[in-house]
Amino acid sequence: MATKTEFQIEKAAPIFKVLGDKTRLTMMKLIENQTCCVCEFVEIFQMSQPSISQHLRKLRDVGLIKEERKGQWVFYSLNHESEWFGLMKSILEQLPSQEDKLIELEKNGTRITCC
Amino acid sequence: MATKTEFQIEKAAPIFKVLGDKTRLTMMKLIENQTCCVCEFVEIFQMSQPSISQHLRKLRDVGLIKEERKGQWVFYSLNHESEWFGLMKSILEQLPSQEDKLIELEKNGTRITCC
DNA sequence: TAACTATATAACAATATTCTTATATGATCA
DNA sequence: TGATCATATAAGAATATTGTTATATAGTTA
Repeated sequence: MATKTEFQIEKAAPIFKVLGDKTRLTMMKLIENQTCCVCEFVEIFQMSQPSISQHLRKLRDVGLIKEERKGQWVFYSLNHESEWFGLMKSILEQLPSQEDKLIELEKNGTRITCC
Repeated sequence: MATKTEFQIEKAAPIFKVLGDKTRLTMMKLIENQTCCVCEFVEIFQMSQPSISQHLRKLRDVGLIKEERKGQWVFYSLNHESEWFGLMKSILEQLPSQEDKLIELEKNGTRITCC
């Protein structure tokens, strides 16, 4: 029994670790209720495309998000099947909306390229 | 307003970062409903005393825990005044109890030294 | 006061993380 | 098919984190 509980804490810690980065936490909040593609993240965070890909990979590696390819684009969204989904939602609820970042993209016309 | 929300995510990420470590996350669960002193953590985690102190410092630096000196001993507990306390409780609720680790200490008689 | 116990801090080596540049993969379009 | 666009991966430099040993601080006790 002791082994079981240890195992669970050992599984939880890496989840918090990936969330412990401003960029990745903002990504999670952005896709809380919608889907975003890689190019949007690149625009929003003003970071290089490889850097964005690597952040997304870390979120995906722990199962927090899932990807879906649509033509040339890859769209990311919360993984509702993750065992951490419930906890994740309760955390995201307590963070401020990041919608303004998407709205700004629309103003710039940058979001239209792929969506 | 955009600035404000960014600021809040920027404040939340370091919280998850300190929680993103197995030792520190277990520490938080251990003191969820009680107080522990440094020497107990040293026993429980079988780590060096400086290493334990450094982990506790990180938790304290972000305000998640508070310390209270009682004679030679320093006792750590959750900081109920932290703005993250509510979120923290809801996270800890979803993690398995680590009481067994304290019970084991009592069996070994190791807990009696300071408590 | 001196010796002892508990804890904190400093310095450093080992390791991990993050970003960058270069390149590979995969889809679309002319 | 070749060119182009979107994304992923690889490799390496810069930086951050973690644990260790040595030492400092603070309280207790003889």
